[in-house]
Amino acid sequence: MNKTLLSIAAVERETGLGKDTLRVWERRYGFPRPERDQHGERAYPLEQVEKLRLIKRLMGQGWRPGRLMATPDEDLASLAGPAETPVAAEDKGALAAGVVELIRSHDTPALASALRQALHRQGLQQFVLESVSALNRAVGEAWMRGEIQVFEEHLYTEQMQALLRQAIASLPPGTGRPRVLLTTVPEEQHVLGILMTEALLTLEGASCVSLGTQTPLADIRQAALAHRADIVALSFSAAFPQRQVLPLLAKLREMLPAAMEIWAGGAGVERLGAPDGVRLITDLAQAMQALADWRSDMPAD
Amino acid sequence: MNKTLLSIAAVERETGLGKDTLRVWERRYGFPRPERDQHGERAYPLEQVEKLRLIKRLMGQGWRPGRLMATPDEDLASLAGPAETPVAAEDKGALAAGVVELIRSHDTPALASALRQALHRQGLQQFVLESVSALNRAVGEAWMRGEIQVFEEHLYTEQMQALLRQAIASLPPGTGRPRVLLTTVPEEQHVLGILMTEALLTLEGASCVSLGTQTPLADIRQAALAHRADIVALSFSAAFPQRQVLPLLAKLREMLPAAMEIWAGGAGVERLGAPDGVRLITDLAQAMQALADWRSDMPAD
DNA sequence: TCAAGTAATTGTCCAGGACAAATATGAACA
DNA sequence: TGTTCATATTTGTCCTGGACAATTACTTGA
Repeated sequence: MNKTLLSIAAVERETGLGKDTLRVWERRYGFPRPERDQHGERAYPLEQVEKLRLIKRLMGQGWRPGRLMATPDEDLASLAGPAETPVAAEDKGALAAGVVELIRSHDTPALASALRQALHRQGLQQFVLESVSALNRAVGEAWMRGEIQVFEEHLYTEQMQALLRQAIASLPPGTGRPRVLLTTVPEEQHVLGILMTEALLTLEGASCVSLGTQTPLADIRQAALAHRADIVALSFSAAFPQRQVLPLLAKLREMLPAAMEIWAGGAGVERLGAPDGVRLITDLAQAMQALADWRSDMPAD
Repeated sequence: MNKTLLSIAAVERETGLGKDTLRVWERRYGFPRPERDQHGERAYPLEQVEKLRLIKRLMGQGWRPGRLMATPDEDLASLAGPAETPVAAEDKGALAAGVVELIRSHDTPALASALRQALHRQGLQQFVLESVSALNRAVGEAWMRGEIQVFEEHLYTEQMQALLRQAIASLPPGTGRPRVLLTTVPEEQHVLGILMTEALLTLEGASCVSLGTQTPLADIRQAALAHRADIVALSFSAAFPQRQVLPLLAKLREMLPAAMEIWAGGAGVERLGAPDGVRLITDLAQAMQALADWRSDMPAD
């Protein structure tokens, strides 16, 4: 049984860490330490790829690589955020805990109906505002603590996506103002933020057009102009490299007409200071507020 | 008015061409020829980025970079495949042409209802088997000819996705065998192939679990084992680098139990020879055949 | 016309250096 | 004790220029 070895390009695919970063880590910290194939090229064993994923995850929580590389393997996992306090868990209600349990059980139909029930019990608006964010966070944290696997997170995302899309499709399509263009930038593949926003804004009668994920900036511009959008709304997940967010927003800001608002939301913008001409939405209730503000600023046209 | 310049990372984002490739093209062909910013780093003007996009499109049609770089700008566009012959257009029916027109008009609601009407007229199975593939191809080709923009393609994909998901959600969930796990590998972000397959197989009573796009191979394995899948179905679009397909499938094949079938479908596998232990599905009718074959091979359990 | 061998093309890898931006640390001060 | 500012360290990404295997094109001979 010969073990599986991955090329540097494959590791970039599997972990999201760039080739340059992988090489410079090896040079500086001695990890990862890939073998070499018959051509002298790096060949990473699966264990090292797993550890890289864990490290990436911890970095998302604020740890710095130099520190993590110096930590013995067995201590790494314990650096993950403290397990949720019982009180917080209770606050969040049984829903999150139950959903995480269902995800771990791989019972897709049960997961789907639990989510659907929650939606029907609360109504779409309250569900999106209160439950979905909390669920996303709970799932993300469970993943960070190693309690659920990547594929289980995919499974959750897929179910939630199906549910939200179904809910949106069943709404009367918004036809009023503002006209909102929703998408994410390249590299940002998380779609739930867009769907949550689309649901809320459509409920309020705004007319939303979604481009899905990963639209190049130049195309965001073209789409915004073509649709005469009032607002371009972008979603950034916690997984998106924070350092890139502000430069990206600044670039987009200079590409769009000044009258067109830019809203940037999601866990990826939580700790940032707002750049000129961009509204940061760290929480969906703020999106509602931003909508109200827009409407009061533009009373009649 | 100072012109917009993009860093090499931004160009990678906007064009999908790797940094290494961009640098080696510059070295070998003298194009692109970026300026340098105050730190000596490459700074690409927008015109060059546009030309790079065009070149990438043409390469997808079989042209090789050395040839393209040697072609004067004004001749480049004419290298794009010949416009569709009137006869072929007629064969394909008015639907595709009409849809492309609607996309270009940016009339999202009209596009959505045209698609919905086609679905209702034909029924889900026929719609998926006959119309959706043809539409995808027509849209892809229109993009290659420069008739529609990237964002317009996003718009189409989003509408079609919403429609298919809605249709799937309205079906009784499949509960029988085979159990099928659907997803794509990392880098492959096109979801329509998965949704089309899911619709067809669910109609036939198979029980489908979708992980969405871009699941790392190690997680595909874990998910397949966790769900005791009979079949792992992967979708590859035409945009996926062909050279990577067979190695990926071989790697996955060795990771999964021999009894678990692997189906690989989509435009990205059309010209390939089937590797051992993997079934290539170059057309969705073959998926139906493959399903029938599976059922006749596994009569009772 | 086809097959087989040779030549050119092309993407991706490598090493190792450099540097700006982000972050941490410590000193001086209120 | 707490805050501000300057200095030090850390870190990601860029750079050059070389190499090579795999793919594709071309040539030659049957």
